[in-house]
Amino acid sequence: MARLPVYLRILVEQSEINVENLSSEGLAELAGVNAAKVRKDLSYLGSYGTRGVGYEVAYLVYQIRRELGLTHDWPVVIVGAGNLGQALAGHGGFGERGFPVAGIVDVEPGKVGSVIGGVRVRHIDDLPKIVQSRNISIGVLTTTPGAAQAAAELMVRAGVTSILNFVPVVLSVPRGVNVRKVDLAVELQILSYHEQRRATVALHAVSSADGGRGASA
Amino acid sequence: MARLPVYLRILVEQSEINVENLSSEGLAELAGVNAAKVRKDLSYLGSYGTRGVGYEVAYLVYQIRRELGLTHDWPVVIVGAGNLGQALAGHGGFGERGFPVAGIVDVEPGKVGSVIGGVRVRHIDDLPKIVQSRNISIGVLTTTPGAAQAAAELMVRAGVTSILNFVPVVLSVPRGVNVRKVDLAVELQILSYHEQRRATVALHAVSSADGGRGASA
DNA sequence: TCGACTTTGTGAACGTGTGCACGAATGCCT
DNA sequence: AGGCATTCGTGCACACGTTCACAAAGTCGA
Repeated sequence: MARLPVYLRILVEQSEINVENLSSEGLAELAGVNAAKVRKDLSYLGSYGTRGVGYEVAYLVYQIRRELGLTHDWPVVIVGAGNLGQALAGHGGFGERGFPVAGIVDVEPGKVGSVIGGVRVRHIDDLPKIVQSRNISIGVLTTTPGAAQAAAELMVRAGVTSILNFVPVVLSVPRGVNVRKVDLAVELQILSYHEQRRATVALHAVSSADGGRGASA
Repeated sequence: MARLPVYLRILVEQSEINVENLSSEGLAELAGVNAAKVRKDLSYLGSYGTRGVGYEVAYLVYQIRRELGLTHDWPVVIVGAGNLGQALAGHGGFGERGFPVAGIVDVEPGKVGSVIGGVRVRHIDDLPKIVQSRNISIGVLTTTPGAAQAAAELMVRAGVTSILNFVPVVLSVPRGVNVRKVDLAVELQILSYHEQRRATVALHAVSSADGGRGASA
């Protein structure tokens, strides 16, 4: 379930302010979802809460971490040292959350060698070496659209089995390779859709504001 | 529908290589979805294809743009000039797709004044002025987690009605304000979940690899 | 003009996810 | 020890999105 990471973050935050027990309702409020949904989600991973009390935060954190495979770090490699790739590498939040940036690669020779967030940019030819030496299975794709498919294939051939794709392109990958897509333009377009609808609805409201005397079709 | 932006991008690409007509099946293949889904989605916006031929690409682009409210630009303001905010501002892809960065703001006086992607960073106190002068309704939130909720409230008070939130925090906003959340850590955790499951399944496969002589429960 | 072929648009079945409502279990207070 | 309040776990109904299958509608060639 895609909500487990959200629960996890909230539970860690709560545990940091010394909250020992939390009810499904409390967690639901903090996560902005339905309480029954929280219970279903948590029961799915077999985790036990205590009736009348709630869930023991520390234990639940452990269980969710275990379910998500966060008991150990997952080093990632960033492919594409453009604007976004550099920002992600320098972001630092990845390492804190268990996804240290083990390498950044690019085709552009001009970018190779510079250091971002403590990691040196290397040439994409070194990708197999990087992936294998640190046993990396997750790659972050931040190339240009034109280079994305080829880069993805290189990643897969190097041994990457999960790709976080920031490039607005539909990747074609072998069966068994996980791809998750983050498309910023799509998100903005969805927002603009809502804004546009809001404007349209407002317009209709105005045209209907005739004091109730008008006849409507 | 969240798929319309994807269709739109593909259709624009096809139109650029002079494809005039495209069947639902062709579009489905390019978008990586089911053909029937494409037809339902397109019929939803009342757009007409031609039976026996397919959809006229140019007309469909126009219709989807219209539905998504992309007939004009939507200037956006970026709140938080940290690593990610700077990258998004410098990315350039926003402006191309109809979302020019009209402003970047931050609380940090040290960041105010520098120019990123052709836009000068201004202090967050100027937010209302920026929003109102360019009639902005979409804001991008890239602050630290601690500052996010307060920043969101400032945005809403300044007149922003849609927020693209990159901060791993559940925002509480007034009814009527649209929020879309992009959480990179969550995406990575979902990938690690699949990786972890893959490892578990492989383990089971090994323990079951007894040449079929074993008894299974 | 007619018939064969292609493709859309949509009704209907299906699967999945959501939310309610309630029994069961636990803790706490007397 | 017993009753009461609280909260979990889950069966059930419902709503939504997905997919199939097919009739309607159009094109193209003879």
